[in-house]
Amino acid sequence: MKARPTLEDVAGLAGVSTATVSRVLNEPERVSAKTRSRVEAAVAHFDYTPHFGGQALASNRTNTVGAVIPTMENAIFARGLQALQEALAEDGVTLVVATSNYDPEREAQQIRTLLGRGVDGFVLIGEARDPALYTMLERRGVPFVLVWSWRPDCPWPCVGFDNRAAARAMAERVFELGHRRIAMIAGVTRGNDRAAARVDGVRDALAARGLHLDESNLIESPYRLEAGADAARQLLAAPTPWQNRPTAIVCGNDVLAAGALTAIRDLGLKAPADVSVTGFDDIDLAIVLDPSLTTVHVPHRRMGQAAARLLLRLRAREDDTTNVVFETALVERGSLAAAGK
Amino acid sequence: MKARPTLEDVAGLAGVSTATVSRVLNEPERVSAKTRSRVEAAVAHFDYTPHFGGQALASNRTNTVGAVIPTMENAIFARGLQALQEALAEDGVTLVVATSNYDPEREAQQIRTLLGRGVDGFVLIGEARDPALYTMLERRGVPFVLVWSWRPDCPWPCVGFDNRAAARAMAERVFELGHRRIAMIAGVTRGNDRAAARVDGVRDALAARGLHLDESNLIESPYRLEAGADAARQLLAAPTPWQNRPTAIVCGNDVLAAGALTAIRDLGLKAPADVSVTGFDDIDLAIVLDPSLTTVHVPHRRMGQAAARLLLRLRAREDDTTNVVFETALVERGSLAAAGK
DNA sequence: TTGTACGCGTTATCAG
DNA sequence: CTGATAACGCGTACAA
Repeated sequence: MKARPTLEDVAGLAGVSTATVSRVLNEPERVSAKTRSRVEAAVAHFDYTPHFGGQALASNRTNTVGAVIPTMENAIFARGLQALQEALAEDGVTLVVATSNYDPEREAQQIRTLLGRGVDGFVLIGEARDPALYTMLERRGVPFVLVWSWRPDCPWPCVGFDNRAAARAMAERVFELGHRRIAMIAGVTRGNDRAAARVDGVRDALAARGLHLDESNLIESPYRLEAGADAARQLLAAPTPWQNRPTAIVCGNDVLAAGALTAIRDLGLKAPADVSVTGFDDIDLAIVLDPSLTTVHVPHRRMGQAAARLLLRLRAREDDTTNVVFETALVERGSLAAAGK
Repeated sequence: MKARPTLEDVAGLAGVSTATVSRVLNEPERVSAKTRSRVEAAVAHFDYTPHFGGQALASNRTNTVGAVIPTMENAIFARGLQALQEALAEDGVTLVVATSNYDPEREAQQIRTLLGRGVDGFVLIGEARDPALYTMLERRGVPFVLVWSWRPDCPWPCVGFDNRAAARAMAERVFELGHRRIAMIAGVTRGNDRAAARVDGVRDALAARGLHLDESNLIESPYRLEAGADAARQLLAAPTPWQNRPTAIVCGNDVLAAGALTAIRDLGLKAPADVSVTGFDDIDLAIVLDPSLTTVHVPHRRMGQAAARLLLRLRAREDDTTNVVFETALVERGSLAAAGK
């Protein structure tokens, strides 16, 4: 049972001091080419890798950033994380992921856990959380970036898009196609500013046209297929449009929309002939549905990359750290059509 | 700018030694109730959390396990990881995730990186990798668990299911329904024993019935929708079954199957009337497709949990560390039907 | 360019 | 039950 090699072992073999080995590893240019190659050979011989704890203790850095996301089971976060992780890895930074299951208290708990683990940077989803958390992060001097959410005056470093404006644009398009009985299946808005902003956006659009999203036409559901299906069944309980059945259902994300489409099919109705459906996010799912889903395209991967870049700059204490806002695009596919008469 | 509080700060306030504070944190029962509560008050006062690097250095443990998966964008891994992470968290163990993008060399690289970061446990996907990696892990004494893969004589700790048998069962069912021209869209088999085992399973079933999966009827594709669609188009180039067009396409996973179904729709064909399709994994996608997908159900979450339990036992050097094999189930939905004449 | 030597925050051993 | 104190492996002033 061989013990793990240390700097000292390497130094011994190379016939130099541990300081020199450390330099070869961290600032190679400050070591003469000759000794450097000798040290490198010794490193290779032992298959040496620095001890994480020792490094962290001496330098007080871990080169680790933490991301706390609602759940990995939502494809948008999986995508974003993948991109984030790849971009961070290029700079030698490791990503640690924790999940909150859309629960603010659990999120706070996870942040504390990761802080304890010595992460020196955070990626957090959205903006809605206890202000005390922000002050705590700032006091500790741990940089962070908020992702997936953006609004004009966000006081924190953020990389995202305008959920509200995008949802509004979608609802306007639905109206434009002649729909007047419009319902919404939203995500759960508590502790989720993106879900809330999407509801607000739809409200904006309708209010500007004298319509109102009353209680019976707005259902909040967890982001799961069956929940979307249940909500759709409830909204479609009335047998016909002139008995108050909506002609269009705007959904808070693609998963809910997929669930709604499944329910519509099971009810013996046809989308979009009987009822139109729209989604949000444009995950892969959207194009394999039948009808394919009209939705809002969000550049998840690019957001992940941009978040990585911004966080790396913050960690380096650079000045050029402006927020990044992405455009979204309404992609029209088969699930939204003009309102039948 | 307040510096982070240390054991010494806490000890000072509580009027005890740092050793006692450490004990209160790690083995509370060995400290008298009186001093313990005093120490706890001091801890709370400073909002103290132990320094990770110091802990890692002194104890040579990080309470961190690493998982190297192909990609987070495949829903099966997202699910499994979610469950894994939750189960590990219950024991105070943090999960670090890295991705290999189905590239064996990249996987080896990631394992080394995580080793450098001091993870004291690994979760790896499947069994196919350079033997040198296994010996290295054993030399270092780092426990690991292989997931998603299982075969009778696997020499390593593993938690999975028999991919080959499950694929064989699916192909047998397809045959039983009268299909004779059977094609397969497989995942890329290089460095992926699960994908390879599924091909073998289908071959087993056909060979036992005098059929053969020749080159023109087997296409390997990356696990992406478009790749599945492309492959399906290629397989369906012949206009009719009696001109060699397959009547059934067995797919290596649900994503490929979804792509195939989309292509079939775009070609103006009907599934399952013109051509049947089967998947593998039973991700959410399967039930929202139209027709819904006949596939192999795999208990991804339970595998993640079981992997966590096994790894925790290995870390604790417990004896009861037998491999775990899960049953899969063929779930019949709409995409597979009897062969038309 | 290289070496010496100290300190980082914690755990663990051993003595009291 | 508690306190000194010696590691743990590395980074980095400072000196040579």
